[in-house]
Amino acid sequence: MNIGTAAKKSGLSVKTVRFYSNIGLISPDKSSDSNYRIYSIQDVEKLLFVGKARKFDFSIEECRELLSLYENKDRPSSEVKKITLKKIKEIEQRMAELDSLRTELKRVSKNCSGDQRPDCPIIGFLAEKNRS
Amino acid sequence: MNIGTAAKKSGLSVKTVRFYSNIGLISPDKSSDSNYRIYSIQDVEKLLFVGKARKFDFSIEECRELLSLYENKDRPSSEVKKITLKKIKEIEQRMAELDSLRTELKRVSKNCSGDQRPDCPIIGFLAEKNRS
DNA sequence: TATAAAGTCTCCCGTAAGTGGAAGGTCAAG
DNA sequence: CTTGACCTTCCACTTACGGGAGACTTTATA
Repeated sequence: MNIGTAAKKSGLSVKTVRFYSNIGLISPDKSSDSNYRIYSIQDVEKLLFVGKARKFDFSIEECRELLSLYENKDRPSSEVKKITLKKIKEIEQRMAELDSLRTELKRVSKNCSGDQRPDCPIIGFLAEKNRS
Repeated sequence: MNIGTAAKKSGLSVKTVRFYSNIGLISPDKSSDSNYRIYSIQDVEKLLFVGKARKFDFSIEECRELLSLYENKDRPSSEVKKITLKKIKEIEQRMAELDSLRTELKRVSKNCSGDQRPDCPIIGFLAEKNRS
């Protein structure tokens, strides 16, 4: 099948699928006469795999690694688990960061009247010189 | 003062301060003979302001807006509050996303033995075709 | 005073993961 | 035979800088 069909089946955009081909993540055969990319069912399955991994915040390089594990039937499950646990840790760290930002922003916005008066503690907070 | 001093006082890198100058976010005067940037105390205060806002996840464009409100002594506090509440909402949305990712990743990794055996439910999960 | 070192300048390339568009080749239908 | 859909490569753009080259200015040292 051509790239448009593969894109549709995998739920990715043509641009994205072509991008994955260009970076050697999922490289289909090429028709020698028309230079069109030709995708197999297996390629579409890999596209679906990567599409899902991307949704779960794995980077392209992580996807590359997961994909090679996916293709290697003898992979030890410990490899996959390691990558996943690392990702969970990253997510939790980012969540903690965001949580402290949110707390601080809520704190300063609570004291802001939000009306026509120019007095604004949020601006004051941002303008504060912190002694850290 | 020169850019190096301003950078040190604001806690930003020279590269960053020069970048802010180039995009017109904080534009100091230039010495006509040497073409060096000359920063005032007020410029440094703006750099500190933006540095803090950036730490709180405001984008450059949001910083530009906040900075103009910071400079405008007659601004209504409602403007600032609006931007801040929007940012809080964004942060909360992102946190919710990350939370569902984390939950799902934890769920699938719990069932993975993580040993030398090739059987891995995480791979299986990523390879699943979801009917959405 | 001569020179070396530090600081600054502009310009270009790279990042992650694509998106958008231009210019041109290919294919099926009417 | 031509239109239109699809495909190709290539280039530019996005965010918010960081790295480095090569040239210039200023400062410190011998």
